[in-house]
Amino acid sequence: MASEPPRSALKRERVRDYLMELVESCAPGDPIPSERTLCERLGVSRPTLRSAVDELVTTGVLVREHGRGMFVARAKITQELALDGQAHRLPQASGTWASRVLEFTTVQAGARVGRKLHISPAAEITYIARLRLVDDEPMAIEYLHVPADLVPGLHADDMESGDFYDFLRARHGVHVHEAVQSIEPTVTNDEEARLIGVPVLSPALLFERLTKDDTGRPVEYVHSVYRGDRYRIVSRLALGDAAPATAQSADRHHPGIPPGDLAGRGDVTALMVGEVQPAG
Amino acid sequence: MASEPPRSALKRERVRDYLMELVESCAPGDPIPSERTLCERLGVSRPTLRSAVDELVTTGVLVREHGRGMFVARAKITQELALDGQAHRLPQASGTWASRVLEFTTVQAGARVGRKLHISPAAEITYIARLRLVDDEPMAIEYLHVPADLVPGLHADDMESGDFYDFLRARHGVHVHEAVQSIEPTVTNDEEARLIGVPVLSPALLFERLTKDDTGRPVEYVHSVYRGDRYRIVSRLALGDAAPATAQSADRHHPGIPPGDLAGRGDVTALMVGEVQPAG
DNA sequence: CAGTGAAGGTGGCATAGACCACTGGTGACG
DNA sequence: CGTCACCAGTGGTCTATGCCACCTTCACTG
Repeated sequence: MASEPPRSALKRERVRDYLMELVESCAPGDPIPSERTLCERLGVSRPTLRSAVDELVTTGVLVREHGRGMFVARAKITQELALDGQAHRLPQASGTWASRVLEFTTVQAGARVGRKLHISPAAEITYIARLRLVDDEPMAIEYLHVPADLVPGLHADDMESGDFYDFLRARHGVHVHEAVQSIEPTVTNDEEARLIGVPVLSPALLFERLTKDDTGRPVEYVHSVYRGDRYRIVSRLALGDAAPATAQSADRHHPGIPPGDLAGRGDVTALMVGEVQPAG
Repeated sequence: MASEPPRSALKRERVRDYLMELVESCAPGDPIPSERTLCERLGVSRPTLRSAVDELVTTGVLVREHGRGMFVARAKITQELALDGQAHRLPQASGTWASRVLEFTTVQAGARVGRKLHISPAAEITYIARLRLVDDEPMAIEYLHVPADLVPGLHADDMESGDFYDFLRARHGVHVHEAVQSIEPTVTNDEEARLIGVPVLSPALLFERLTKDDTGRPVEYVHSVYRGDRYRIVSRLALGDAAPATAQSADRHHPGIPPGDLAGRGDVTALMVGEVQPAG
């Protein structure tokens, strides 16, 4: 029989488009047919179908559940921003933030971290990996590196509650002053995905921050990964001749520095807030 | 015979780790063995090896070139930030920015865009898709939506050179005043990947911006996608009691608003710069 | 000597099939 | 009636294989 030429050169794309239409006719959370069923219906092999589904999973359209099936994602896909009409009302960082220490050791700085902190590669640092939670849901992983001699006697429990910067000042006499932070997009690797509860290769934000005290001495090098499906950065930009009204000068926080670490501070200057999206 | 248990449960992970070690012993740009060679050497099938390579390609460690081979990525991998010791010296947005208009039409706003711009869904808007280039290399795609009655007679050529905001003021008497912008991580789809020249599902930054003029009227809704392997955001945060010296108050720009669109403005307030990484 | 075209190697796409791990229901058993 | 073992169905992983498109190389041709 006459084999009709495919609309798209790639079967994968044809399958993806079919699934996108299918998803749009469903409600969030609805189940969709099984992989094997879809293979038969679309006349493609399972690897081909799975590769199409992979794409929709990493873009946040579908979710898979082992042994149960595939479902339309609850939260809207990333492209469909929820920056609704009321753009004036900047959403604040919401939810209650908590921490869970995953690892707490003292190790040698090594070449890379030593260079960052301006200390010898052989100098000892306190290395802390902690999970940051919002309303008990994993939001980010934070890897802290602090010169060990700055924080003698620091205990893992100290990192689970309260403001680390306040703690530094009150207990160790270290006054944090400024930080340089970089933000870039990334995708989760296996470990990150497992820890923050998203599929591998999901979009995420990678923060890197070097914090200095009032004497210009580096006191903290942080490297953190924020899940991309629940976190985004919102900023208000002043473009015109007069500065816009800054309604919420307090209760604002820097992306990558959860509220608990800046409690009571009102003197941050960058007009940025990190926003947590509802779990849906 | 006694089959040795794999160090990792997944062959894919074993292959990935092997490749990571291989990469670290190479210089950027070096070729690595072909897929079929590696399959034989590691005793895995080609799909398995390819899936491991896929992961390293999305994370920016390897690059594939059809018909030529696989190579160690030139730019350092995303995790290895180049925020070298000299953290005080904030790198500026570099390179010469240019634009190429991909699409220029007048269409009805539609429900979503109409809501953003506070106009009727049936109202006409000028829709512009343009490629933003740095030193003639694609850096981002920008999708602009402007109410058509604000910019009568606007021509595609007007969008290829100069500052759009200056143009709005000089030619149409529209004074942009402030904007609310959101930033979130995403991955490229097929079209975006093709346009900015990266593999599908590569990390990218998604910007969404709603700009208003001095009367509070929305004048521009922009949605743009920046490649993640060449672009990142660097910000200086003031944490202490005294504000840090702001050395470079001029020549600084907002991420997502290339320098050409803010030429001559010195009154931006957020302490942020977007940094373009060298092509390598 | 310059141009050309075939060959071989490379990655890109797709197939068919097998086995494993996990889930949820169902039916047998106490 | 409650409990538990089992089983069918699901996604997760891996194999072996084929064909195609692309690039480089090099011998051949003009």
